Amino acid sequence: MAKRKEHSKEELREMALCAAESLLQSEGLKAISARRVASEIGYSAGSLYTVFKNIDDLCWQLNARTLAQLLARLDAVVPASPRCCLLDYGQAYLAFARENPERWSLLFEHATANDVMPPAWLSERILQLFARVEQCLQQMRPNLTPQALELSARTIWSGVHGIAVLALRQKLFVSNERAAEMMLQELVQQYLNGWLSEETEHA
Amino acid sequence: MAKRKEHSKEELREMALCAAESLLQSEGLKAISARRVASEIGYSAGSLYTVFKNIDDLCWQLNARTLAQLLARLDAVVPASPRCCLLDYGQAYLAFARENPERWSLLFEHATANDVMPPAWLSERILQLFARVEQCLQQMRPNLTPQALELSARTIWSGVHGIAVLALRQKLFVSNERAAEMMLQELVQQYLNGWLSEETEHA
DNA sequence: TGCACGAAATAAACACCGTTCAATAAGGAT
DNA sequence: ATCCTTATTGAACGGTGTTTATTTCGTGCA
Repeated sequence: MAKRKEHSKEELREMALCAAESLLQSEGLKAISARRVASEIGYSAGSLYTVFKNIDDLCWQLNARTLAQLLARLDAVVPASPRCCLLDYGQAYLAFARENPERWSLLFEHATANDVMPPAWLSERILQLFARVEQCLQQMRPNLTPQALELSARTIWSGVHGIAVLALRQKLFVSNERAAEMMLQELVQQYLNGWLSEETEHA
Repeated sequence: MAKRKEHSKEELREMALCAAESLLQSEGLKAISARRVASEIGYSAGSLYTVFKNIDDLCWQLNARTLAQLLARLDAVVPASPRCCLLDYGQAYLAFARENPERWSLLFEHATANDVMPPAWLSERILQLFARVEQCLQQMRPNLTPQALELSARTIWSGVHGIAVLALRQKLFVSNERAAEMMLQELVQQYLNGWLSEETEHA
């Protein structure tokens, strides 16, 4: 066998990632296996190892794309008042999670156990996201210390993330279909109200 | 072979769960395999299938124990003011997650994909937890509708959960070692401040 | 043109995995 | 002592990730 294909390594990588992404969306994480992904693009399993360190590596590269899309979605939020902006970020985050449940789950639940890719680029992009949130918050309370802004941004974003997690896993057990969206609204509004009144108190 | 052991089915189940729990804590999820767990208790893999429907079932039974411990921990919170109570619930939740990272992860990230155990008992216990939170909130705003309390309880608890998730996965990227605890404090206090001021506004 | 070189791809192997099931051995009953 | 029941097993099946010797091809050189 072994007919030499006309694909460069970069093309191969691209094809494999697309195939894996499609398998992930249609059949879930367990459908991503070396043999399956390879056969989907007309290669044998071994070939993947010329392009990926291992299957975990493939998953992380897939996650990189997912995260890029997610961030692009947040970028599409039109800048309005800081409060609206935060709300829209949250809604965009939740919407993305709902529309891409498998990819979103893989991105946030894929075993951080070992050694592979995550640290470098993932950290950087998450920090980008936090930076956006901090920017909104700073517009609302320009006199706050960077440390305090840092903390508040992460707090509010953790809340958003938590809502997305539980909504996706259907662990909210609440009647309303769009409960998560309402909770998001509730969380951001109440938190910000408390957070803003804190300033007027001290003044 | 097949020397008949002196263990009842219930004992076997107990031994297997203990072995699996210990493997999970010491070597992570991937160490839980039928052959491994069985060998740990001096049985062969097939025997486990007289007691568990499959490995997923074993994991869910393991999760049932983890959740029971977690709830017991929350029960140990001494009843103080509603506000303190909520804070302490959050801190207990976070502490448990930190102390039992593998078991906590399995509990909340184990594939909800298929058909097995989760719905019945898991739902019930999560509702118990939400009920506690609702109780605290109701003490603070006795005139609120049940629907509103339901929503607020889930909102605040999602926030707590989100903080625990990101802290455990080290996705907060913040200098302070005890940032998560500070964020928890921040979240609950600011949310409650906003939530309470809402009432006085309307009054 | 023919040929050798090097790279690309594979098939096969290894050691695992979950799950099923026929075969077996041990204890109790007769 | 024989039978019967039942707990237990080993082996099998098809799957997994990963490595590597082998094969096959495209290309450059004589």
